[in-house]
Amino acid sequence: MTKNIDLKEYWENKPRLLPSVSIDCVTLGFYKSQLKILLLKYKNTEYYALPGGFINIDEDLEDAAQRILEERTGLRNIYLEQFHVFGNKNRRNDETHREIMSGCGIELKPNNFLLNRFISIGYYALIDFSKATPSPDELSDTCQWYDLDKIPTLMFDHNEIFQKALETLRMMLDEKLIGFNLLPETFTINELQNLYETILGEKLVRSNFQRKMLSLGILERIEKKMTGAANKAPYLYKFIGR
Amino acid sequence: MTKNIDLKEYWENKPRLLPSVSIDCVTLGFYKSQLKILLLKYKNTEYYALPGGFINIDEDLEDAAQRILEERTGLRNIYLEQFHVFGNKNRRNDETHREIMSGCGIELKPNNFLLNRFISIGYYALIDFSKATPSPDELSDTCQWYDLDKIPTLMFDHNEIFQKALETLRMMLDEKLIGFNLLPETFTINELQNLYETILGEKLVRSNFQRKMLSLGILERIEKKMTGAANKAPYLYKFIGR
DNA sequence: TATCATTGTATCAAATTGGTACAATAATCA
DNA sequence: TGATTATTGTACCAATTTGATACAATGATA
Repeated sequence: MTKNIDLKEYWENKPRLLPSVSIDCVTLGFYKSQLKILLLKYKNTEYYALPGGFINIDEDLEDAAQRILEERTGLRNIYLEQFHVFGNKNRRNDETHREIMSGCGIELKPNNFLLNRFISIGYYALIDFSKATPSPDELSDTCQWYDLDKIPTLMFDHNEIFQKALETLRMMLDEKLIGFNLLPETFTINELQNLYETILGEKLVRSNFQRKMLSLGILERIEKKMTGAANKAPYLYKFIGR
Repeated sequence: MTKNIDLKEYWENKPRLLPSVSIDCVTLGFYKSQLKILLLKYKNTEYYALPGGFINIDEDLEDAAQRILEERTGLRNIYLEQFHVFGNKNRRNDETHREIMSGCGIELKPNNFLLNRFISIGYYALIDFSKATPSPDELSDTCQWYDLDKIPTLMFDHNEIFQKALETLRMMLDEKLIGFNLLPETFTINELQNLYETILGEKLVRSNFQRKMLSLGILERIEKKMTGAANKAPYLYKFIGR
């Protein structure tokens, strides 16, 4: 599907998809003490969007979300969680769809699949930034990481979807041990604390955080990490599932 | 829509609905220190089900859920919360649909709307038992309250949907002050404690529960409730939103 | 008027959390 | 080589929250 003619045909005769339902993914990574989100930019437009897609008619919902994210990140078996369904009747906009497709040289016929009403199931994905290789889809120029405080205006209700994902993530963070999905296999307690502070948006007291995390019995101490800095070297830890 | 011929026509020429998407409601009430769930039983079958329905093509998702529950309970402005989407490809079963419709004297044609794949959005509803008037839909004989520990085998994945609702409710109970939706306007602390104990499935220490609830500053003390029992009368309280 | 069960509140110990302190240590630099 | 520096791991104590028991007050009953 590299030639435009193929793309055109693909979008005009979409394979068998589940009607009315789409998936949008709030895909988060953590790099240099910053939370990052993966966003697409559509070709020849100023529209930014969450990575998303549709469900094949013979595909489980969860599998569809995994597939969509694998296509954008190259990763399998991603930590994914549903968080909300967005179903306002006017959440999408035909004109925007036409512009996006037009940016790819495709004119949508009035009865096109895309011009129907869709609800969107929101998933948040927590991934190891260092392992992902973002790649755009057929309709987009770029698939890039953005700092959470520099998210552009997104199309449709995607900013709202992001906000809801972040709220849910904050709530879940002290409900389940999900933060580790955003870190590499080994990390220092300080890195873990940075992650928590970034997600929760507040400073935590270092000694208390350390005490809390170690008392959970979910961290395995590996070896010291010589940072090269003029101070005591921190230990590296590994998350043990339990 | 009282005559069978109307019903038949209705189901064969459904009004414009959003394809592929249904709503199922885990509707909870609280009566005599017991949590109750509202279930339907389809005519001339042994199939029990959660109350549910479809989304009109020009209807917001949230409105659809409210409408569906209003039809089953007579209540408006119900406390409703999405909790999960159930989207396994084989979660439904054509044969069961045929049996249910057949129980109402309707033979489904092969291309009937109902025989497509559906995902279902789960909502839980917390309602004031004393205010609801359960009424069955066109396909069901009964719409009744069942004790949570006496839930029959439900059709499709409805037992699983119920379980997930209960898990979510338990988690939410100490996240938000939602329990009050299950009580009448005024109640005693003891009634509130019974409710919490029932949802959480564990006993709580009376004095500590009382201290906790009163310290939240969300209860307004009204007057004493003379129970007629040979003991000190408890105060009635009212929930003040905040 | 004594009895009874339940309520509202007090009390105290145990556990958790918030915040500070300090010795240990890896690199740097005089 | 030894002092300097920033950060780490942990100890410590006060403040707060939670768990569990105790007890006086009270509304009905007999």
